[in-house]
Amino acid sequence: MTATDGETAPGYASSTCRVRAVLDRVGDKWSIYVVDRLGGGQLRFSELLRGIDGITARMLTVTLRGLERDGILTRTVHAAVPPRVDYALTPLGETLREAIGQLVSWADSHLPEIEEARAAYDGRADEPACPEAAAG
Amino acid sequence: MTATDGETAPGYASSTCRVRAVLDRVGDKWSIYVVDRLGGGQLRFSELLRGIDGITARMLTVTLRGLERDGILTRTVHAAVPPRVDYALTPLGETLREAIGQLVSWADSHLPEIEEARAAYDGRADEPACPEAAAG
DNA sequence: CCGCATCCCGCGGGATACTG
DNA sequence: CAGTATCCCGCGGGATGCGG
Repeated sequence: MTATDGETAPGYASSTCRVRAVLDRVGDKWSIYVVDRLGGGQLRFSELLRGIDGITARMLTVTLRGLERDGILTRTVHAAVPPRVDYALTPLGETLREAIGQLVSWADSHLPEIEEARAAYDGRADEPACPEAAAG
Repeated sequence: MTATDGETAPGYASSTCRVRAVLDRVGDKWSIYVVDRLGGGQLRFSELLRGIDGITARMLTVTLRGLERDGILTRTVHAAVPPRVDYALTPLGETLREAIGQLVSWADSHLPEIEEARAAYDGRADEPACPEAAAG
C-alpha cells in the first residue's frame, strides 16, 4: 500500500467536482451555524438573527435562501401582520446537521491541540525555539 | 422542547467563535481535499498538485502551510537533489479526516436530492410551477 | 417584522514569472 | 522539483436605506 499507484483515492473521489458544489454551501461563512441552530426546532428570522453572533440580516437572508434552494430547510411565511417567517430543517437538513455536528464537535474537542500547534508554529517562525533558554 | 427558551444550543455553542477559527480552515477552498488525499499515506508536493484537480502550486503551498500550522500534517524536507518534500497526516489529522469523510460522503450520497431540490427551486423562481401543464 | 437593493471594500485565490 | 513574489480580478460579505 504505497502512494505510488495512480489511483489512491476510492469512492467519492470520482465525483469530486460535484461534491464541491455541496461542500461550498457548508464552506460558506454562515450555513453551518444556521443549520446547527435549527437543530432545536423551527425558528423565526429574528430569532436566528439574534441567535447567531455576528451575522447580518443580509447574510442571514442570503444563507437561508441558499439552504432553502438545496432542500436543507423550509421557509414558512405567515402573511398576517406583524410579518412572521419560520424556518425549519427538512429531513435532509437533519442528516446534514448530524454530519456537521461531527465536524463541529471535532473542532471543539481538538481546539486546545490546534491552538497549541499554532502557537508552537508561530513561535518557531519568528522567535527562538526556546524563549526561556534565550533569556538566560 | 420548544425553541422559545433562550439557550437552545448546548455544548460547543459556548465556544462558537473559537470553533470558527478551526472551521474556517475546513471552509477554505482546498484543505478538505488535501486532507482527504493524504488519507492514503504520505505524498509529495507534486503528487498532491497533480492529484487535486484545479489547485495551483501557490494555493497548494498556502493550504499545506495552514494545515501544518494547525498540526494537521507534517512536512518533511529531503535536502538532496532533486528536491523532495513529503507531507503526511498527523494522528490529529487522521481524526479530522474521519470527520471530513462523514461530510464528504454525506455530500456524495445526497447529491441527487440536492440537485433535484435546486432544479425545483430554480424552476419555481423563473418558470411556471408545472411546465408540462403550461404546455397543454 | 421581514428582507431585498445598492454601494463598497477586503481578501481569497488564479496567472505568471522568478529562485534555490 | 519545490517554493516565493507580484499583480490583479472577482466575489463574499458588511453598512445602509427602502419596500411590503
